[in-house]
Amino acid sequence: MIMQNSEIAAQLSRLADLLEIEGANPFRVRAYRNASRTVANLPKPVIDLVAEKADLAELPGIGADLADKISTLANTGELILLKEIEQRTPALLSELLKIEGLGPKHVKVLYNQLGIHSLAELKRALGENKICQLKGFGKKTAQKIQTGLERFTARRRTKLYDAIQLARPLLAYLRTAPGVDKLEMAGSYRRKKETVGDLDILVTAPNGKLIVDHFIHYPEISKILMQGDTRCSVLLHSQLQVDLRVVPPISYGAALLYFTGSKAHTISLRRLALQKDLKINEYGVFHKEKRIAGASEAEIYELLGLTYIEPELRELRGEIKASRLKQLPRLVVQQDICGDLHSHTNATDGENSLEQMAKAAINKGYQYLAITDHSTSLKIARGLDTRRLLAQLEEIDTLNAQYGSQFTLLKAIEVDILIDGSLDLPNAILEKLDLRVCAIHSHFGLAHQKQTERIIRAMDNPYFNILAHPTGRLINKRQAYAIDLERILQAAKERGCFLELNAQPDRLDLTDIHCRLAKDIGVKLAISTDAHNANQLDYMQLGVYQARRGWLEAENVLNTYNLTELRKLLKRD
DNA sequence: GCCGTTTTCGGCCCGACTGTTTTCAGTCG
Repeated sequence: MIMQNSEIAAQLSRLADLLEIEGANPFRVRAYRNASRTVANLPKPVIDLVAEKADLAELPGIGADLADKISTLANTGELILLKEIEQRTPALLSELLKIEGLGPKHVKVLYNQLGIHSLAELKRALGENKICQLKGFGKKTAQKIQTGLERFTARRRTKLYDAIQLARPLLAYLRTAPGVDKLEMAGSYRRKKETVGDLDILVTAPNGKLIVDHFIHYPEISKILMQGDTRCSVLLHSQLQVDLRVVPPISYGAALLYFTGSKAHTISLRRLALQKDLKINEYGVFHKEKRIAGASEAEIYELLGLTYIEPELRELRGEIKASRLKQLPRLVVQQDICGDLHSHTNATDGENSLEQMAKAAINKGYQYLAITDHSTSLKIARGLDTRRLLAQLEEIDTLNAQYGSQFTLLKAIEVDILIDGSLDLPNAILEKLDLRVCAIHSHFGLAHQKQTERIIRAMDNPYFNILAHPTGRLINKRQAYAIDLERILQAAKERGCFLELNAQPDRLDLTDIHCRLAKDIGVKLAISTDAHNANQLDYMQLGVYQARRGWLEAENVLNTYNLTELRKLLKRD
């Protein structure tokens, strides 16, 4: 049985969990965890790499042994070592490790003393008061496990956009705490990851206790999880956890670096420091006992012989090496964006008129906005047929005549890709448009190869320009449909087509890894908001964040080009 | 289990907080 990368990563992670519970060498455990992360971050299926005879041992943190295990998993879906361990240690124990406050040592005791090897049994044991009687556990620990268990069942990562909405008022509140100097979001929020597990807030102030005391009175807090003089963790009513840390101003850079992560990135930096006989912690960089840096991130990177690495890149995906070689990308920024290539009006399922959408785009300083209402077959959105589309085109002409050369509404459509790969409107009308955004809105369940070929067949149509929301995934709601994205990117490159990076908060489709794959293959992406009202044009920022995580530079993004250049790029020969 | 501009063996990031302890192990980030 062939195994997908995500499944291979899950198996390796479970192996690490079970080894850890058994008390194996912690560095061996870490090796499996690192390998799991590396596989999960691969842009291509392992099985393809194996077929190409690529040497997996060249991947960072993967040696001969793990390379062999990974390719075995990819090919057979099974691993002898894992089977052996599971005979001694039930596989479900790795589930218990996911509960906050419950680590490998305690899981081992629970299993050995009480025979607990599932969440259900844990719950029962808690109810029967058995856990607090174990040696080394006590009442508080049992309570902590109870809370962790309750949170585990309700837990979900928070979408970045939602996290931003929750963070804003909290930051404004904290700003008023006594003695606050600098105040910054850290963690995956600062790295602009598409979802965040919690909020990490870094504050510099002379007296941490005063900040913590102020923090815990924030009205949205439902529970204080932990409280010290320099750290504090709470749960908001929204169930989002917030971790606050306070350090002295002189440690700002070191603390920001550390709390921003990712964990793998900071560990690599610390190892680099050790090679230079330096020690990095969240308070600074030290040579022996002497602090030699720490006030800014930039000076720490410089000390390590690195150029500054943007937070979005800190995922240990080659950024440290690229930094050393001075080959980091110059990441795209919001100011590079010249327009939006995917938007809707109240002609279909949007909320605002053509004119209102245009006005909002002009206010953002855009040169162009593509109006891409839905096509006929999307009945639920009152999709446009040829007649209604023609009427819209006339309306656009009238408006464009008013705007002059500073701004242009582009005549466009979000046309459905039908099940056979044909487009939902006749070429006779598609040819009258400035561009065509093509999308799948039906038959999500087609098999891998069929779905891929459906899209590539659509690209064969000379009026195909941009593949909208290419994988169809909805964060926390719907899996991506089964496609071979690398093949699709190759096909797009050969045909002069583009893919979209849809910036809707619950789409962010493509992922960061796929953005980077597109860049590597040489396909430009359109960062598009798919706005259904004028306010949603602001989602562009989310798309830019995601693009930056995918190492994209302005030249890799279709809508950073001015109107003349854009028209040239859209022309297919 | 990985890795090497001192190393193919002996290292592997580092500190805060908590609870159950009488000095520290476990967990987290």
